[in-house]
Amino acid sequence: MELAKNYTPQEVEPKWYEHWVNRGYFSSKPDQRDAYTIVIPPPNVTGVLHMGHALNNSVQDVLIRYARLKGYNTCWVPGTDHASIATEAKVVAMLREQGIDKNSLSREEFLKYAWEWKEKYGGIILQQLKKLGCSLDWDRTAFTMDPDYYKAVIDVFLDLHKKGHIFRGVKMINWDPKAKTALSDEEVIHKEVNSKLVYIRYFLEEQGQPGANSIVVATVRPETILGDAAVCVHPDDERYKHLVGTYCYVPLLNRRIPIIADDYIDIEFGTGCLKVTPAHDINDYNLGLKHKLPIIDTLNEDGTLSEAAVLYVGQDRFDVRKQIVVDLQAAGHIEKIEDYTNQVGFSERTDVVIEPRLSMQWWCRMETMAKPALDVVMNDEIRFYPAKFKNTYRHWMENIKDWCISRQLRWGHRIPAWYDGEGNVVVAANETEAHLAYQKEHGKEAHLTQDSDVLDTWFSSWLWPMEVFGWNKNPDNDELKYYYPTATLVTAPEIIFFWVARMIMAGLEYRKEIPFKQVYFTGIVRDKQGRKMSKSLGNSPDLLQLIDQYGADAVRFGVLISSPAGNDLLFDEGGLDQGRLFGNKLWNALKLLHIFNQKEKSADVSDQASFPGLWFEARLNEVKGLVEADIKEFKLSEALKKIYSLIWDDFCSWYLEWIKTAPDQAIPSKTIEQAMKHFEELLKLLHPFMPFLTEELYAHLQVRNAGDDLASGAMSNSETPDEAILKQGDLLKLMITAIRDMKVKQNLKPKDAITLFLPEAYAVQLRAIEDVLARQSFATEIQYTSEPIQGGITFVVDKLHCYFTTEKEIDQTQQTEQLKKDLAYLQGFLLSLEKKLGNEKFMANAKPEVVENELKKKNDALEKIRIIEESLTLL
RNA sequence: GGGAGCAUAGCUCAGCUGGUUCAGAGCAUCUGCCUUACAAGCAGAGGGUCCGCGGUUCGAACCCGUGUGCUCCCA
Repeated sequence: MELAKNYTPQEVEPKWYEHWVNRGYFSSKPDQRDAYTIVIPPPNVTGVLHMGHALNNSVQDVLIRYARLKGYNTCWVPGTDHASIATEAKVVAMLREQGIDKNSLSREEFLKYAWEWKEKYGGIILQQLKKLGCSLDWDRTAFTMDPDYYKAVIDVFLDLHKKGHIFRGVKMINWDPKAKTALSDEEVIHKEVNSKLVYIRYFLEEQGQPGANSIVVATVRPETILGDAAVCVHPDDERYKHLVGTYCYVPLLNRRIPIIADDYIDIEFGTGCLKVTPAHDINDYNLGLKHKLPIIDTLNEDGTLSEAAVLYVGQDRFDVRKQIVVDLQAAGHIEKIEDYTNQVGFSERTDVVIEPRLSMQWWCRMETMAKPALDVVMNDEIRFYPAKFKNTYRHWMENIKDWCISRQLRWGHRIPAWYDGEGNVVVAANETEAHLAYQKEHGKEAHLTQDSDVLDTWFSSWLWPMEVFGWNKNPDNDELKYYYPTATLVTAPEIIFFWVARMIMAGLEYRKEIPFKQVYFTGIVRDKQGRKMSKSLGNSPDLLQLIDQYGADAVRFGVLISSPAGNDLLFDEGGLDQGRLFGNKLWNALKLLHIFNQKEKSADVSDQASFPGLWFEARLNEVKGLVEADIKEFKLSEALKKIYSLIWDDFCSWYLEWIKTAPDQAIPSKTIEQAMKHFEELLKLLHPFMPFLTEELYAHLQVRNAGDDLASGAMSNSETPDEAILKQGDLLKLMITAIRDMKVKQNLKPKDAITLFLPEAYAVQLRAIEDVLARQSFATEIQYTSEPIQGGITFVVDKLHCYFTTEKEIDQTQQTEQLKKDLAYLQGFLLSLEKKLGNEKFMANAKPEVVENELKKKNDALEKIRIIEESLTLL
């Protein structure tokens, strides 16, 4: 079989993915094996693959594929969430393009369009995950609005309502004027913005009308003065004490409002006077409640001013903010205007400025559910990686607020509540039951209309780990029992409250069981300048283009190699290049193995010839063990680095060179068999990280039976590596490098022939490696001696004093300087050791093994110094 | 304002229970090689006040305090 010069992922990858799926390697059925389950954090159905997904899903795929190789029955469940706000926005935009106004459609008509949109464009991201190589069980693809799932969400609402956790009430909410819906606190992003702090003069009342004197308040939202209900000062503020109980006038409107006192006021801020606008600020609202102030709601749902504002009715809040300053100025109400930076809330989905607004919404009480959910994390029943997120989690859980779960949208799970037109509400599974419940409660019939709002998307996705296994329909079903609790949840830290916390609550509430045993929080993907990758910045590269360019394996490599456990990841295309080159390196290693395999075979294997094989086997075992430990702790980049180095350095640079025989020379059949076997093991070890490439190479390595693929294969467990062999290998590497180094320093060519003199005392250990050593150092002869060699080039490896001689003349000065440098270092080192060992407190306090180690170091140093001094006398 | 975290080579980061396997890796840089798997490569090398200061200790990159700079979360 002729192999191409280079590896071409573009030709290889699609073929293998199809093959894996056709053979059903990724689909799971409960059986006798232990399960290893991951539910995907469902991406937004409108989503397209970005860097965050690439990282998150590469990590999950590594975990799943590794577990599969380890013999677990692995199940990775794919799916999407319905994303109320984002999807509705997409559908509204699509309708607008077709000239259709959302409000002209009935609910049913709108939903028909929405489903059409979802079927046509939704879930693109799932296809993209296939390109990335993700081994998801596609037969289980779930959607948060599937019929059964829908019913589960409604049933949970009914249940929590019955338990008294869900209630309806007027509270200050976060209003998104673009999406025209309430948002939960978690959906609001606070950003620092540059604003103007406007100092506005309110004239004080004198004889029943605005007088000459005034009081000044500072605000960044001057348009809200139209909703002012009072001016508030601190009771101890000497400047204003005398005004408390009097009145002033809202500028432009000339509405008479009281001046009140409350110790909530910060005397230092602004002028120490606060304008109180209960309808549009949470703190003002609380003040208003306390002081029984009227609520003047000056905003419409679209962010324009309402009738209640009297002025500027129908104009946008930001236009009014500018205009009112001009008008106030003209009327002589502006004292001054300052630049000011403050925190402003933005909608996570639409990125418009959030307005605090009083509104009747559905709420879910969290305290009772939060308590057990906090406990299972604090006592490590659920382990967080990195553990530092336990603090964040605890802080949120201990200060948890009621969850606003209603959204003024149509796309989603419609709230199962009915109204009679007189302000009465019944909660029921459907309209028939609503009528029955109403009849029972009120003793009469009434015309009932269902709440037109839907539930927060997270109110459905918090059931994900249970409901993807059909929990609601049959809580005792076999699949749920087998796969739940799931093994690992992989997600971004920003989702900790939205989702992680709530899934834990739902799991404990409904199954009395945690939903997953461990949570791994990946880092945030940033660009080269350290900026978070985001759609608005446009700094996220096009993943599919990168996959086309570099191959999915290289993309996975690039993302994983720079993703230390839980730390942020600075994305750089250089990493992808490294991955691509690594693929090519492996390809070439395969080519070399083929060349070896086509050589004439010899049957005999001498001790020397068998050393490389033994050594690499030991290295393989060593790294396998280390990789397993790393993966257990989610140190995936560490694991990958170790595999990379094992393949590139140990396998390619050392091992393959060590077993190489001259082109016209036969190769021992045992040697090549071993090498092929070792290569196969390497492919398995790397497979979770770079599945396509390894599968391709595995297929090329030898003829395989149908079904013998890495994606379904099993990896043998690592055995304890042979330490003695490893040490011998290290010594061999050090000697080869030392000789190469000396050749460079002596201006010799790498291939210049030498005669090597090795210490007779170590002859026994060196015999096994002398054959390789001779070939790698181009030594035509090796002699064992205990005598110093006059005129030779000397070098010390470990405690072995070695020489080589060559035809070429050697540079004595260089030799001398090198030796003197080494000597100086060792003497300094010795001095520090002697100082330490001479310190009585050290000898008294240090652990015996530490002292012993220091003594050993001292003896080694003395020995080396003796050798170097001896060499110097010969020069 | 409250909380969490980070600062180690030019860049990105490892560094576990304090002790020469402690000062490391990869990329970048420099030098020499087209050595028939790979120049997309091979061989070799240089490079650091472990952010500043103070403390604990026989001993600190590591523990404690403090200052500076940066990041994130919450209000």
